[in-house]
Amino acid sequence: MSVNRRTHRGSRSHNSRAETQQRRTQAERREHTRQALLGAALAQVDAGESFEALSLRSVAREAGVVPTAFYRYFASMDELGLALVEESFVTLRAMLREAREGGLPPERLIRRSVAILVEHVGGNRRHFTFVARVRSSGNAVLRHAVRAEIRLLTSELATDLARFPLLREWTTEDLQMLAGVLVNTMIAIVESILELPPNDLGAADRNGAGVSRALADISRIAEKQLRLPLLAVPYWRSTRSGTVSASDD
Amino acid sequence: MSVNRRTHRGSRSHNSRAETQQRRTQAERREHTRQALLGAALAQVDAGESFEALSLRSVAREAGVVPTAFYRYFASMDELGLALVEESFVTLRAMLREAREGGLPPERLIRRSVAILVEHVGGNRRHFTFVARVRSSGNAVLRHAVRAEIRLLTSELATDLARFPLLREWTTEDLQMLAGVLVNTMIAIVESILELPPNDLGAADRNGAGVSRALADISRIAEKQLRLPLLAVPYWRSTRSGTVSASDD
DNA sequence: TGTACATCAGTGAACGCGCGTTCACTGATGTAC
DNA sequence: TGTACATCAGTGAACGCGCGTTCACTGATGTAC
Repeated sequence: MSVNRRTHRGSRSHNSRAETQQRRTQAERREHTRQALLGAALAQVDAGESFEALSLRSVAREAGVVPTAFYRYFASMDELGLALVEESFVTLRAMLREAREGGLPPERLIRRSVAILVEHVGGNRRHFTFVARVRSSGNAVLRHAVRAEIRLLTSELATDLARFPLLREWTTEDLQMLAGVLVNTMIAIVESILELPPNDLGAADRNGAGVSRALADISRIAEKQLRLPLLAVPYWRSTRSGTVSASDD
Repeated sequence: MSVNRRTHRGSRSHNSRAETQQRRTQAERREHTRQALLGAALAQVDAGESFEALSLRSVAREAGVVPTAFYRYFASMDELGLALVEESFVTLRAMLREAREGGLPPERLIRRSVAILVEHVGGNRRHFTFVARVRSSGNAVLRHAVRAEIRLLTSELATDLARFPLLREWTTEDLQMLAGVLVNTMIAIVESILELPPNDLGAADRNGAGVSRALADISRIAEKQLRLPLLAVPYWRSTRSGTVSASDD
Protein backbone atom coordinates (compact mmCIF):
# COMPACT_ATOMS: atom_id res chain seq x y z
CA MET A 1 0.00 0.00 0.00
CA SER A 2 2.94 2.30 0.39
CA VAL A 3 3.98 1.47 -3.15
CA ASN A 4 3.16 3.91 -5.91
CA ARG A 5 0.21 2.68 -7.98
CA ARG A 6 1.78 3.78 -11.18
CA THR A 7 4.51 1.27 -10.56
CA HIS A 8 1.97 -1.51 -10.22
CA ARG A 9 0.01 -0.60 -13.30
CA GLY A 10 3.17 -0.47 -15.31
CA SER A 11 4.59 -3.71 -13.94
CA ARG A 12 4.22 -5.57 -17.22
CA SER A 13 7.07 -3.51 -18.53
CA HIS A 14 10.56 -3.37 -17.16
CA ASN A 15 10.19 0.40 -16.96
CA SER A 16 6.89 1.58 -15.54
CA ARG A 17 7.71 5.24 -15.61
CA ALA A 18 8.26 5.25 -19.35
CA GLU A 19 4.84 3.70 -19.86
CA THR A 20 2.70 5.93 -17.70
CA GLN A 21 4.61 9.17 -17.44
CA GLN A 22 6.11 9.54 -20.86
CA ARG A 23 3.63 12.20 -21.84
CA ARG A 24 4.34 14.49 -18.89
CA THR A 25 6.88 17.23 -19.14
CA GLN A 26 9.46 17.47 -16.38
CA ALA A 27 7.70 20.55 -15.01
CA GLU A 28 4.41 18.65 -14.81
CA ARG A 29 6.00 15.71 -13.07
CA ARG A 30 7.69 18.06 -10.63
CA GLU A 31 4.42 19.74 -9.73
CA HIS A 32 2.71 16.37 -9.48
CA THR A 33 5.24 15.06 -6.95
CA ARG A 34 5.19 18.27 -4.97
CA GLN A 35 1.43 18.05 -4.63
CA ALA A 36 1.73 14.37 -3.72
CA LEU A 37 4.07 15.25 -0.85
CA LEU A 38 1.82 18.06 0.42
CA GLY A 39 -1.22 15.82 0.04
CA ALA A 40 0.41 12.97 1.92
CA ALA A 41 1.23 15.26 4.85
CA LEU A 42 -2.33 16.66 4.88
CA ALA A 43 -3.79 13.15 4.76
CA GLN A 44 -1.73 12.00 7.71
CA VAL A 45 -2.65 15.05 9.79
CA ASP A 46 -6.29 14.53 8.85
CA ALA A 47 -5.96 10.89 9.93
CA GLY A 48 -5.10 12.05 13.44
CA GLU A 49 -1.34 12.56 13.51
CA SER A 50 0.05 15.82 14.78
CA PHE A 51 2.26 17.54 12.26
CA GLU A 52 5.35 17.18 14.46
CA ALA A 53 4.80 13.44 14.62
CA LEU A 54 4.95 13.08 10.83
CA SER A 55 8.19 11.63 9.53
CA LEU A 56 9.82 12.66 6.32
CA ARG A 57 10.03 8.98 5.39
CA SER A 58 6.33 8.25 5.91
CA VAL A 59 5.32 11.33 3.91
CA ALA A 60 7.62 10.34 1.06
CA ARG A 61 6.34 6.77 1.25
CA GLU A 62 2.70 7.86 1.00
CA ALA A 63 3.58 10.19 -1.86
CA GLY A 64 5.02 7.19 -3.73
CA VAL A 65 8.55 8.44 -3.71
CA VAL A 66 11.84 7.45 -2.11
CA PRO A 67 12.88 9.43 1.03
CA THR A 68 15.79 11.15 -0.67
CA ALA A 69 13.51 12.54 -3.39
CA PHE A 70 11.83 14.62 -0.67
CA TYR A 71 14.85 16.91 -0.55
CA ARG A 72 14.31 17.92 -4.17
CA TYR A 73 11.23 19.81 -2.96
CA PHE A 74 11.70 20.82 0.67
CA ALA A 75 14.79 21.22 2.83
CA SER A 76 12.87 19.90 5.84
CA MET A 77 9.42 19.02 7.12
CA ASP A 78 9.19 22.55 8.54
CA GLU A 79 9.50 23.96 5.05
CA LEU A 80 6.77 21.65 3.80
CA GLY A 81 4.64 22.80 6.74
CA LEU A 82 5.11 26.45 5.80
CA ALA A 83 4.00 25.65 2.26
CA LEU A 84 0.85 24.09 3.73
CA VAL A 85 0.19 27.15 5.88
CA GLU A 86 0.42 29.34 2.80
CA GLU A 87 -1.82 27.03 0.77
CA SER A 88 -4.36 26.92 3.62
CA PHE A 89 -4.62 30.68 3.98
CA VAL A 90 -5.05 31.22 0.26
CA THR A 91 -8.16 29.04 0.60
CA LEU A 92 -9.26 30.85 3.74
CA ARG A 93 -8.90 34.30 2.22
CA ALA A 94 -10.95 33.24 -0.79
CA MET A 95 -13.65 32.14 1.63
CA LEU A 96 -13.64 35.42 3.55
CA ARG A 97 -13.75 37.44 0.33
CA GLU A 98 -16.84 35.48 -0.66
CA ALA A 99 -18.44 36.14 2.73
CA ARG A 100 -17.83 39.88 2.52
CA GLU A 101 -18.83 40.72 -1.00
CA GLY A 102 -22.59 40.28 -0.54
CA GLY A 103 -23.32 43.66 1.02
CA LEU A 104 -26.22 42.10 2.90
CA PRO A 105 -27.94 43.55 5.98
CA PRO A 106 -26.30 42.34 9.24
CA GLU A 107 -28.88 39.72 10.12
CA ARG A 108 -28.56 37.92 6.79
CA LEU A 109 -24.85 38.61 6.67
CA ILE A 110 -24.27 36.52 9.80
CA ARG A 111 -26.42 33.69 8.49
CA ARG A 112 -24.62 33.75 5.18
CA SER A 113 -21.17 33.90 6.78
CA VAL A 114 -21.87 30.84 8.92
CA ALA A 115 -23.19 28.95 5.91
CA ILE A 116 -20.09 29.81 3.92
CA LEU A 117 -17.87 28.83 6.83
CA VAL A 118 -19.59 25.46 7.22
CA GLU A 119 -19.41 24.80 3.52
CA HIS A 120 -15.72 25.67 3.25
CA VAL A 121 -14.72 23.63 6.28
CA GLY A 122 -16.50 20.69 4.69
CA GLY A 123 -14.88 21.27 1.34
CA ASN A 124 -11.39 21.88 2.72
CA ARG A 125 -11.47 19.74 5.80
CA ARG A 126 -7.83 18.69 5.59
CA HIS A 127 -6.50 22.23 5.39
CA PHE A 128 -8.65 23.43 8.27
CA THR A 129 -7.59 20.46 10.38
CA PHE A 130 -3.97 21.20 9.62
CA VAL A 131 -4.28 24.87 10.60
CA ALA A 132 -6.24 24.12 13.77
CA ARG A 133 -3.69 21.50 14.78
CA VAL A 134 -0.65 23.63 14.07
CA ARG A 135 -2.07 26.77 15.68
CA SER A 136 -1.43 25.35 19.17
CA SER A 137 1.32 22.90 18.31
CA GLY A 138 4.79 22.60 19.75
CA ASN A 139 6.39 23.65 16.47
CA ALA A 140 7.18 27.31 17.09
CA VAL A 141 7.88 28.12 13.45
CA LEU A 142 4.54 26.88 12.18
CA ARG A 143 2.60 28.07 15.21
CA HIS A 144 3.85 31.62 14.76
CA ALA A 145 3.20 31.52 11.02
CA VAL A 146 -0.43 30.57 11.63
CA ARG A 147 -0.89 33.09 14.45
CA ALA A 148 0.55 35.86 12.26
CA GLU A 149 -1.91 35.00 9.48
CA ILE A 150 -4.83 35.00 11.90
CA ARG A 151 -3.73 38.34 13.36
CA LEU A 152 -3.71 39.68 9.83
CA LEU A 153 -7.21 38.39 9.11
CA THR A 154 -8.41 39.98 12.36
CA SER A 155 -6.98 43.36 11.38
CA GLU A 156 -8.59 43.15 7.96
CA LEU A 157 -11.92 42.40 9.59
CA ALA A 158 -11.48 45.38 11.92
CA THR A 159 -10.90 47.60 8.91
CA ASP A 160 -14.06 46.31 7.26
CA LEU A 161 -16.06 46.81 10.44
CA ALA A 162 -14.96 50.46 10.59
CA ARG A 163 -17.14 51.14 7.54
CA PHE A 164 -20.39 50.45 9.36
CA PRO A 165 -22.07 53.66 10.54
CA LEU A 166 -22.36 52.60 14.18
CA LEU A 167 -18.68 51.67 14.31
CA ARG A 168 -17.26 54.67 12.53
CA GLU A 169 -16.40 56.47 15.76
CA TRP A 170 -14.87 53.50 17.55
CA THR A 171 -11.23 53.58 18.60
CA THR A 172 -8.82 51.33 16.77
CA GLU A 173 -8.34 49.26 19.89
CA ASP A 174 -12.05 48.66 20.28
CA LEU A 175 -12.45 47.68 16.63
CA GLN A 176 -9.60 45.20 17.04
CA MET A 177 -11.24 43.99 20.23
CA LEU A 178 -14.56 43.39 18.48
CA ALA A 179 -12.87 41.72 15.51
CA GLY A 180 -11.00 39.56 17.99
CA VAL A 181 -14.23 38.38 19.61
CA LEU A 182 -15.68 37.49 16.22
CA VAL A 183 -12.54 35.69 15.02
CA ASN A 184 -12.16 33.78 18.30
CA THR A 185 -15.75 32.68 17.98
CA MET A 186 -15.26 31.57 14.39
CA ILE A 187 -12.18 29.59 15.35
CA ALA A 188 -14.20 27.83 18.05
CA ILE A 189 -16.95 27.13 15.51
CA VAL A 190 -14.47 25.63 13.07
CA GLU A 191 -13.01 23.47 15.82
CA SER A 192 -16.42 22.14 16.79
CA ILE A 193 -17.21 21.36 13.15
CA LEU A 194 -13.94 19.47 12.83
CA GLU A 195 -14.83 17.40 15.90
CA LEU A 196 -17.86 16.00 14.07
CA PRO A 197 -17.50 12.59 12.43
CA PRO A 198 -16.52 13.26 8.79
CA ASN A 199 -19.85 11.89 7.50
CA ASP A 200 -21.70 14.84 9.01
CA LEU A 201 -19.87 17.12 6.64
CA GLY A 202 -21.07 15.57 3.40
CA ALA A 203 -23.08 17.97 1.27
CA ALA A 204 -26.14 15.74 1.00
CA ASP A 205 -27.61 13.74 3.85
CA ARG A 206 -30.81 11.98 4.87
CA ASN A 207 -31.85 14.70 7.33
CA GLY A 208 -34.01 16.94 5.19
CA ALA A 209 -32.14 20.09 4.26
CA GLY A 210 -28.98 18.29 3.30
CA VAL A 211 -27.00 18.71 6.50
CA SER A 212 -26.85 16.49 9.55
CA ARG A 213 -28.69 17.33 12.75
CA ALA A 214 -25.39 17.92 14.58
CA LEU A 215 -24.20 20.36 11.95
CA ALA A 216 -27.50 22.23 12.00
CA ASP A 217 -27.18 22.60 15.78
CA ILE A 218 -23.68 23.95 15.47
CA SER A 219 -24.74 26.41 12.79
CA ARG A 220 -27.70 27.71 14.79
CA ILE A 221 -25.61 28.25 17.92
CA ALA A 222 -22.76 29.73 15.90
CA GLU A 223 -25.13 32.33 14.48
CA LYS A 224 -26.26 33.27 17.96
CA GLN A 225 -22.70 33.50 19.23
CA LEU A 226 -21.81 35.91 16.47
CA ARG A 227 -25.04 37.88 16.83
CA LEU A 228 -24.73 38.41 20.59
CA PRO A 229 -21.63 40.65 20.67
CA LEU A 230 -22.87 42.57 17.62
CA LEU A 231 -26.13 43.24 19.40
CA ALA A 232 -24.16 45.15 22.03
CA VAL A 233 -22.55 47.49 19.51
CA PRO A 234 -25.11 50.32 19.75
CA TYR A 235 -24.71 50.38 23.53
CA TRP A 236 -20.93 50.34 23.69
CA ARG A 237 -19.24 53.67 24.35
CA SER A 238 -15.88 53.58 22.66
CA THR A 239 -13.64 56.35 23.99
CA ARG A 240 -9.91 56.94 24.25
CA SER A 241 -10.01 56.18 27.96
CA GLY A 242 -11.43 52.77 27.22
CA THR A 243 -14.21 52.90 29.82
CA VAL A 244 -17.81 52.11 29.09
CA SER A 245 -20.83 53.95 30.45
CA ALA A 246 -23.57 51.34 30.18
CA SER A 247 -23.72 48.63 32.79
CA ASP A 248 -23.96 44.99 31.79
CA ASP A 249 -25.68 42.13 33.52
CA MET B 1 22.77 17.16 32.90
CA SER B 2 20.40 14.31 32.45
CA VAL B 3 21.91 12.59 35.48
CA ASN B 4 20.07 12.72 38.76
CA ARG B 5 21.58 15.25 41.10
CA ARG B 6 21.19 13.01 44.10
CA THR B 7 23.62 10.62 42.48
CA HIS B 8 26.20 13.36 42.19
CA ARG B 9 25.83 14.62 45.71
CA GLY B 10 26.20 11.11 47.07
CA SER B 11 29.09 10.13 44.87
CA ARG B 12 31.58 10.01 47.75
CA SER B 13 29.86 6.86 48.88
CA HIS B 14 29.48 3.67 46.94
CA ASN B 15 25.76 3.88 47.60
CA SER B 16 24.27 7.28 47.06
CA ARG B 17 20.69 6.29 47.70
CA ALA B 18 21.45 5.11 51.23
CA GLU B 19 23.03 8.45 51.99
CA THR B 20 20.35 10.81 50.75
CA GLN B 21 17.16 8.80 50.78
CA GLN B 22 17.49 6.66 53.85
CA ARG B 23 15.03 8.76 55.80
CA ARG B 24 12.24 8.47 53.23
CA THR B 25 9.63 5.78 53.49
CA GLN B 26 8.91 3.75 50.39
CA ALA B 27 5.59 5.58 49.96
CA GLU B 28 7.35 8.92 50.03
CA ARG B 29 9.94 7.82 47.51
CA ARG B 30 7.18 6.50 45.28
CA GLU B 31 5.31 9.80 45.34
CA HIS B 32 8.55 11.67 44.81
CA THR B 33 9.37 9.73 41.64
CA ARG B 34 5.82 10.00 40.33
CA GLN B 35 5.94 13.77 40.68
CA ALA B 36 9.39 13.82 39.06
CA LEU B 37 7.97 12.01 36.01
CA LEU B 38 4.95 14.32 35.75
CA GLY B 39 7.19 17.34 36.29
CA ALA B 40 9.65 16.22 33.63
CA ALA B 41 6.84 15.86 31.09
CA LEU B 42 5.43 19.29 31.99
CA ALA B 43 8.87 20.86 31.74
CA GLN B 44 9.45 19.45 28.28
CA VAL B 45 6.04 20.60 27.02
CA ASP B 46 6.69 24.02 28.52
CA ALA B 47 10.05 24.08 26.77
CA GLY B 48 8.25 23.82 23.43
CA GLU B 49 7.78 20.14 22.73
CA SER B 50 4.35 18.85 21.83
CA PHE B 51 3.19 16.13 24.17
CA GLU B 52 3.14 13.52 21.38
CA ALA B 53 6.77 14.28 20.64
CA LEU B 54 7.86 13.43 24.19
CA SER B 55 9.56 10.08 24.55
CA LEU B 56 9.20 7.83 27.52
CA ARG B 57 12.97 7.63 27.68
CA SER B 58 13.56 11.39 27.75
CA VAL B 59 10.92 11.87 30.44
CA ALA B 60 12.47 9.11 32.57
CA ARG B 61 15.92 10.58 31.96
CA GLU B 62 14.86 14.04 33.10
CA ALA B 63 13.14 12.54 36.13
CA GLY B 64 16.44 10.92 37.08
CA VAL B 65 15.26 7.39 36.63
CA VAL B 66 15.95 4.51 34.28
CA PRO B 67 13.40 3.99 31.42
CA THR B 68 12.08 0.74 32.84
CA ALA B 69 11.20 2.41 36.15
CA PHE B 70 8.63 4.47 34.23
CA TYR B 71 6.39 1.42 33.97
CA ARG B 72 6.11 1.20 37.75
CA TYR B 73 3.99 4.37 37.53
CA PHE B 74 2.30 4.54 34.13
CA ALA B 75 1.53 1.91 31.54
CA SER B 76 2.21 4.40 28.74
CA MET B 77 2.80 8.05 28.02
CA ASP B 78 -0.94 8.39 27.36
CA GLU B 79 -1.65 7.38 30.93
CA LEU B 80 0.84 9.94 32.22
CA GLY B 81 -0.89 12.51 30.00
CA LEU B 82 -4.28 11.71 31.50
CA ALA B 83 -2.82 12.18 34.98
CA LEU B 84 -1.60 15.61 33.88
CA VAL B 85 -5.03 16.52 32.50
CA GLU B 86 -6.58 15.62 35.84
CA GLU B 87 -3.96 17.54 37.80
CA SER B 88 -4.43 20.57 35.53
CA PHE B 89 -8.18 20.71 35.92
CA VAL B 90 -7.99 20.43 39.70
CA THR B 91 -5.96 23.63 39.55
CA LEU B 92 -8.36 25.21 37.07
CA ARG B 93 -11.44 24.43 39.12
CA ALA B 94 -9.83 25.90 42.21
CA MET B 95 -9.25 29.05 40.19
CA LEU B 96 -12.83 29.27 38.96
CA ARG B 97 -14.19 28.67 42.44
CA GLU B 98 -12.12 31.61 43.63
CA ALA B 99 -13.43 33.79 40.81
CA ARG B 100 -17.05 32.99 41.59
CA GLU B 101 -17.21 33.25 45.34
CA GLY B 102 -16.87 37.03 45.57
CA GLY B 103 -20.50 37.89 44.82
CA LEU B 104 -19.37 41.18 43.28
CA PRO B 105 -21.38 43.40 40.89
CA PRO B 106 -20.83 42.46 37.22
CA GLU B 107 -18.45 45.26 36.40
CA ARG B 108 -16.06 44.43 39.21
CA LEU B 109 -16.66 40.70 38.71
CA ILE B 110 -15.22 40.83 35.19
CA ARG B 111 -12.23 42.82 36.34
CA ARG B 112 -11.61 40.43 39.19
CA SER B 113 -12.03 37.32 37.01
CA VAL B 114 -9.47 38.56 34.51
CA ALA B 115 -7.04 39.39 37.32
CA ILE B 116 -7.47 35.92 38.79
CA LEU B 117 -7.04 34.34 35.38
CA VAL B 118 -3.84 36.26 34.69
CA GLU B 119 -2.48 35.42 38.11
CA HIS B 120 -3.23 31.71 37.82
CA VAL B 121 -1.82 31.40 34.32
CA GLY B 122 1.36 32.98 35.65
CA GLY B 123 1.44 30.73 38.68
CA ASN B 124 0.63 27.55 36.78
CA ARG B 125 2.12 28.30 33.44
CA ARG B 126 3.24 24.73 32.76
CA HIS B 127 -0.18 23.22 33.34
CA PHE B 128 -1.93 25.82 31.21
CA THR B 129 0.57 25.31 28.41
CA PHE B 130 0.03 21.58 28.59
CA VAL B 131 -3.76 21.90 28.40
CA ALA B 132 -3.65 24.46 25.59
CA ARG B 133 -1.25 22.27 23.63
CA VAL B 134 -3.17 19.05 24.12
CA ARG B 135 -6.58 20.60 23.43
CA SER B 136 -5.86 20.67 19.70
CA SER B 137 -3.27 17.93 19.54
CA GLY B 138 -3.21 14.81 17.41
CA ASN B 139 -3.59 12.58 20.45
CA ALA B 140 -7.30 11.75 20.39
CA VAL B 141 -7.40 10.35 23.93
CA LEU B 142 -5.96 13.46 25.56
CA ARG B 143 -7.72 15.87 23.23
CA HIS B 144 -11.11 14.40 24.08
CA ALA B 145 -10.29 14.33 27.80
CA VAL B 146 -9.51 18.05 27.73
CA ARG B 147 -12.53 18.91 25.59
CA ALA B 148 -14.82 16.98 27.92
CA GLU B 149 -13.46 18.90 30.91
CA ILE B 150 -13.96 22.22 29.13
CA ARG B 151 -17.49 21.26 28.13
CA LEU B 152 -18.15 20.52 31.79
CA LEU B 153 -16.77 23.88 32.92
CA THR B 154 -18.95 25.58 30.32
CA SER B 155 -22.06 23.85 31.63
CA GLU B 156 -21.21 24.80 35.18
CA LEU B 157 -20.81 28.40 34.11
CA ALA B 158 -24.20 28.25 32.33
CA THR B 159 -25.78 27.02 35.55
CA ASP B 160 -24.25 29.89 37.49
CA LEU B 161 -25.37 32.42 34.91
CA ALA B 162 -28.95 31.20 35.23
CA ARG B 163 -29.06 32.73 38.72
CA PHE B 164 -28.76 36.29 37.46
CA PRO B 165 -32.16 38.03 37.24
CA LEU B 166 -31.82 39.04 33.60
CA LEU B 167 -30.89 35.50 32.59
CA ARG B 168 -33.48 33.61 34.61
CA GLU B 169 -35.87 33.30 31.68
CA TRP B 170 -33.29 32.28 29.11
CA THR B 171 -33.53 28.89 27.42
CA THR B 172 -30.93 26.28 28.28
CA GLU B 173 -29.51 26.49 24.80
CA ASP B 174 -29.05 30.24 25.02
CA LEU B 175 -27.38 29.98 28.42
CA GLN B 176 -24.99 27.40 27.00
CA MET B 177 -24.44 29.65 24.02
CA LEU B 178 -23.54 32.61 26.25
CA ALA B 179 -21.31 30.47 28.47
CA GLY B 180 -19.66 29.20 25.30
CA VAL B 181 -18.85 32.73 24.13
CA LEU B 182 -17.31 33.55 27.51
CA VAL B 183 -15.31 30.33 27.72
CA ASN B 184 -14.06 30.66 24.14
CA THR B 185 -12.95 34.18 24.93
CA MET B 186 -11.18 33.07 28.09
CA ILE B 187 -9.38 30.32 26.20
CA ALA B 188 -8.19 32.88 23.66
CA ILE B 189 -7.05 35.14 26.51
CA VAL B 190 -5.08 32.32 28.11
CA GLU B 191 -3.47 31.50 24.77
CA SER B 192 -2.40 35.09 24.25
CA ILE B 193 -0.93 35.24 27.76
CA LEU B 194 1.02 32.06 27.10
CA GLU B 195 2.46 33.58 23.92
CA LEU B 196 4.15 36.29 25.99
CA PRO B 197 7.80 35.77 26.89
CA PRO B 198 7.87 34.11 30.33
CA ASN B 199 9.43 37.20 31.96
CA ASP B 200 6.22 39.17 31.41
CA LEU B 201 4.44 36.81 33.77
CA GLY B 202 6.57 37.46 36.82
CA ALA B 203 4.59 38.90 39.75
CA ALA B 204 6.82 41.95 40.19
CA ASP B 205 8.28 43.99 37.38
CA ARG B 206 9.86 47.38 36.74
CA ASN B 207 6.73 48.77 35.02
CA GLY B 208 4.96 50.39 37.92
CA ALA B 209 1.99 48.30 38.95
CA GLY B 210 3.91 45.04 38.96
CA VAL B 211 2.90 43.70 35.56
CA SER B 212 4.46 44.25 32.17
CA ARG B 213 3.00 46.61 29.64
CA ALA B 214 2.09 43.71 27.34
CA LEU B 215 0.22 41.92 30.09
CA ALA B 216 -1.66 45.09 31.03
CA ASP B 217 -2.74 45.47 27.39
CA ILE B 218 -3.98 41.90 27.27
CA SER B 219 -5.90 42.33 30.51
CA ARG B 220 -7.58 45.54 29.40
CA ILE B 221 -8.68 44.06 26.07
CA ALA B 222 -9.72 40.81 27.75
CA GLU B 223 -12.03 42.73 30.06
CA LYS B 224 -13.63 44.47 27.09
CA GLN B 225 -14.07 41.21 25.23
CA LEU B 226 -15.90 39.70 28.17
CA ARG B 227 -17.93 42.84 28.82
CA LEU B 228 -19.17 43.23 25.24
CA PRO B 229 -21.35 40.09 24.97
CA LEU B 230 -22.67 40.65 28.51
CA LEU B 231 -23.67 44.18 27.55
CA ALA B 232 -26.04 42.62 24.99
CA VAL B 233 -27.83 40.47 27.55
CA PRO B 234 -30.69 42.90 28.35
CA TYR B 235 -31.48 43.20 24.64
CA TRP B 236 -31.44 39.51 23.75
CA ARG B 237 -34.82 37.85 23.42
CA SER B 238 -34.36 34.24 24.38
CA THR B 239 -37.30 32.16 23.17
CA ARG B 240 -37.85 28.54 22.24
CA SER B 241 -37.79 29.44 18.56
CA GLY B 242 -34.33 30.91 18.95
CA THR B 243 -35.06 34.14 17.06
CA VAL B 244 -34.15 37.59 18.29
CA SER B 245 -36.18 40.74 17.94
CA ALA B 246 -33.62 43.50 18.22
CA SER B 247 -31.44 44.25 15.24
CA ASP B 248 -27.69 44.46 15.57
CA ASP B 249 -25.26 46.66 13.73
C1' DT C 1 14.74 -5.96 70.38
C1' DG C 2 16.30 -9.46 66.80
C1' DT C 3 15.67 -12.48 62.91
C1' DA C 4 13.87 -14.32 58.61
C1' DC C 5 11.30 -13.43 54.76
C1' DA C 6 8.32 -10.63 51.47
C1' DT C 7 7.71 -6.64 48.97
C1' DC C 8 8.89 -3.56 45.59
C1' DA C 9 11.45 0.81 43.67
C1' DG C 10 14.89 1.05 40.74
C1' DT C 11 18.80 -1.24 37.60
C1' DG C 12 21.15 -2.38 33.26
C1' DA C 13 21.78 -5.18 29.21
C1' DA C 14 19.65 -6.43 25.12
C1' DC C 15 16.34 -6.56 21.06
C1' DG C 16 14.53 -4.99 16.73
C1' DC C 17 12.73 -0.79 14.40
C1' DG C 18 11.95 3.53 11.94
C1' DC C 19 14.16 7.61 11.70
C1' DG C 20 17.00 11.75 9.03
C1' DT C 21 20.67 12.33 6.20
C1' DT C 22 24.86 11.16 3.05
C1' DC C 23 26.33 9.52 -1.16
C1' DA C 24 27.17 7.90 -5.77
C1' DC C 25 24.01 6.44 -9.25
C1' DT C 26 20.49 5.97 -13.38
C1' DG C 27 18.00 7.17 -17.11
C1' DA C 28 14.37 10.11 -19.10
C1' DT C 29 13.64 14.84 -20.60
C1' DG C 30 15.32 19.10 -22.49
C1' DT C 31 18.42 21.90 -25.41
C1' DA C 32 22.07 23.60 -28.58
C1' DC C 33 23.76 22.94 -32.92
C1' DT D 1 15.48 15.90 -38.59
C1' DG D 2 19.55 13.91 -36.01
C1' DT D 3 23.22 13.97 -32.69
C1' DA D 4 25.77 15.06 -28.52
C1' DC D 5 25.55 16.82 -24.17
C1' DA D 6 23.34 18.96 -19.93
C1' DT D 7 19.88 18.86 -16.69
C1' DC D 8 17.50 16.90 -13.13
C1' DA D 9 13.63 13.79 -10.96
C1' DG D 10 13.99 9.85 -8.76
C1' DT D 11 16.89 5.54 -6.92
C1' DG D 12 18.90 2.48 -3.41
C1' DA D 13 22.43 1.25 -0.13
C1' DA D 14 24.40 2.64 3.99
C1' DC D 15 25.26 5.09 8.50
C1' DG D 16 24.53 6.00 13.32
C1' DC D 17 20.84 7.15 16.67
C1' DG D 18 17.07 7.23 19.99
C1' DC D 19 13.15 4.81 20.56
C1' DG D 20 9.63 1.33 23.35
C1' DT D 21 9.66 -2.82 25.49
C1' DT D 22 11.47 -7.47 27.51
C1' DC D 23 13.91 -9.64 31.00
C1' DA D 24 16.39 -11.23 34.97
C1' DC D 25 18.45 -8.72 38.65
C1' DT D 26 19.69 -6.00 43.21
C1' DG D 27 19.22 -4.28 47.49
C1' DA D 28 16.70 -1.23 50.67
C1' DT D 29 12.33 -1.01 53.17
C1' DG D 30 8.54 -3.21 55.47
C1' DT D 31 6.45 -6.90 58.27
C1' DA D 32 5.43 -11.14 60.97
C1' DC D 33 6.94 -13.54 64.75
